[in-house]
Amino acid sequence: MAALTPRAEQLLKALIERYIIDGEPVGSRTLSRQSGLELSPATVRNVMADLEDLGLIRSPHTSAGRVPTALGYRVFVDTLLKVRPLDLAEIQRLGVELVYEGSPQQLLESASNLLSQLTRLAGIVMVPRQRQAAFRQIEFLTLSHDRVLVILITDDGRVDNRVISPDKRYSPADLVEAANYFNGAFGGRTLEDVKQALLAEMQRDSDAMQRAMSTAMDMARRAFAAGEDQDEDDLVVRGESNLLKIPELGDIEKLRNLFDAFTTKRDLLHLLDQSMRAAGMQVFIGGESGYQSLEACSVVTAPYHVDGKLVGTLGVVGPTRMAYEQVIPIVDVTARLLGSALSGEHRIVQERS
Amino acid sequence: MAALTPRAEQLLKALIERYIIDGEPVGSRTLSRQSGLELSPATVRNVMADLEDLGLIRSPHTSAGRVPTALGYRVFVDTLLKVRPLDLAEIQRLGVELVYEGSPQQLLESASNLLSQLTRLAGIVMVPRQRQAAFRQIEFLTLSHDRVLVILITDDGRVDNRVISPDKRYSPADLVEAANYFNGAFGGRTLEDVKQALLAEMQRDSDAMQRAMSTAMDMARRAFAAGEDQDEDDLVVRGESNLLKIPELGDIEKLRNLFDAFTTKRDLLHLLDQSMRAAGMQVFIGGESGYQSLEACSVVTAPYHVDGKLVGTLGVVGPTRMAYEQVIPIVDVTARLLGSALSGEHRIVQERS
DNA sequence: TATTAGCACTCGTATTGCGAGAGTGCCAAA
DNA sequence: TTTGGCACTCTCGCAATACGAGTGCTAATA
Repeated sequence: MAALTPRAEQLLKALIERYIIDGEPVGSRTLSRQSGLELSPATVRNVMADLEDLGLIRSPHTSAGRVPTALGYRVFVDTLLKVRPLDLAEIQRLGVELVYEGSPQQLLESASNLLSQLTRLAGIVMVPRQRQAAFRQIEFLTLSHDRVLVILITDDGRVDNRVISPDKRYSPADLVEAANYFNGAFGGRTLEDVKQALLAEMQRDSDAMQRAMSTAMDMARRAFAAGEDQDEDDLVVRGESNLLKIPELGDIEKLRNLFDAFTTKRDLLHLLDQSMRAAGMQVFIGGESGYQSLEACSVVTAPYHVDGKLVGTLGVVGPTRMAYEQVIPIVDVTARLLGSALSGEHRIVQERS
Repeated sequence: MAALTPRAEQLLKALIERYIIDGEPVGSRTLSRQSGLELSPATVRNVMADLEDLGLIRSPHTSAGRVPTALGYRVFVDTLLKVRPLDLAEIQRLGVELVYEGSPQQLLESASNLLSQLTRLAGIVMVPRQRQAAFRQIEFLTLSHDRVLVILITDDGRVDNRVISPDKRYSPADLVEAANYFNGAFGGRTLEDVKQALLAEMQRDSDAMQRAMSTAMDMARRAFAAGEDQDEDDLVVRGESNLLKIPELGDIEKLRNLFDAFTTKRDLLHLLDQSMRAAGMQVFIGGESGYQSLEACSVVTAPYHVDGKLVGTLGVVGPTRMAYEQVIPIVDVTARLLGSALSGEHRIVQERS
């Protein structure tokens, strides 16, 4: 009942490692042979009974071996697991997979792909949350008589484009003028700032809308409003299909929930959001995350930084029974590489050596 | 052996309809009761034997009923099926789901979502191929000392952004000048044109690169080159998870191939490309499409038009045993609605009434 | 000649029973 | 505290069986 003896710990470790390898309940005989300890199966059985009392392992049925519980994995990951960081050559090899070519979005996709290929699980990458990103430039382009394309560019290279439908008709000249004014007035300030300024402007006086610059204000207000609800694409998921061949997830119903979560993205985003606050690698095991759809899964996450600032997290989703020992360093390194690529510097290898 | 008698046709139709409903082999007794014809099971059996000889149906084993073959479905879809177009109210109801708000990309996603929700299958929407789209504007923005963000805007409202790494360093002023020159020189011409012009320019004389405008040329050349290999995002797939609960696709291996096809997108794009040439609705049944991964599936496609010009196709992917009668009109209408939304006109309802 | 009833036959599915194997828990001995 | 021994439990796989659905064929019928 009390704390784990070192011997019990070692056996738990051996059991979980074994179980992770071949996914079958581990019996006392197997364990006694490869635990490294010189113990008879009978002794191992006694210890296993203790571990079961502690809620760390359980038996699927009477005459099967034991399998780890979520709590067991927790202890394993937190205190028993020694992750060996990848060596330099390895990191460099991965580095070339993540070069900044093409659009920023493509880079995120590469990262997600990389995660999924290396771990053979599903990779998830959150789109950078740069609330403090500086506004750089806005462009208005007439698409048709009642639709205007707005292109919003931030300092970090992100480009948002939206179509809005203003009530009034504006001439192209109006729009150019509006853009110029707006770029001059707000260039360099953070998006948050700009939003606040727009809000203040709106509340000041509706008559003010009649002034010369009202076009700019009207357009900008609409453009920023249109951007509010774009959580949709804040997450890049790749390699979902890897999860199909995992025996634990053979239950179609579970798989469906999981895939729905990948499409909806809401739950996963919450989880990543949450793990961003924790600032550091995190492992959510089984139902710990609190999301129904992730019941049978574990999620390993790591935050990534751009120019020293925390901007997002990435990770992988897989079955509870995954090779944490390998997955954790991979997620870790990918986060560093992505941050590095987004920062435009390629110094990561030197930094860590 | 000869052509189908009307009676045989009717029985085939009844059999397939029945099979589509509950997915189980249909026996002679069942069929004799609900074919509408007053025939004894024995007679039905005779006809079924004929149909089997013709390769339209087959029995999974001796003592099961019959199921349609791919060829059977083909005949069914081509000559027996009467699709009832959706009524106006229905169309209008769908119309509001596809309003052009937010980015063009979001509109395509809505369409794909709509398809998948209405059919409970996977929706696929090809990104418009507007080779003849006119070049409108290009912008160069410095991201860091060696990376430049290029934003390319076409007349139809598409915005491409890419990051390139030029060999030389250009000052921001250089880049502004380059963009201005380029916009002036090429604005309004089609992308194809612009590409050709760039190619010609390059081949003319390398010394020309030293002229005043070489910056523009260098940048543009790189930008267009970077855009070459972006097939990746030419397809929007939604609702894949609907396919998980379909019993025919219970085979994990098949599912995996299918989901890989959704991620790779290459095969599906080829198929849609192909169906674009045919100009009209198309149904690919089972292996007809020629792609291994779609072996167990059917694909229903319809082209869509923007301002009268054919620019892409969309459709759904589902099991061979799908409710064609309902799926076909849904795909049809969605294609019209998407085209209409992209064209910026909302006249579709009137047009078809 | 086309249709139908009857019947023997085939084949997949579900059920049952049984034995083998794996693993446990507990007790008594070391 | 550890270990060997032993009875017990439970799953899994296999074979045997019965059942039911559906067919194909033949002969009778309209």
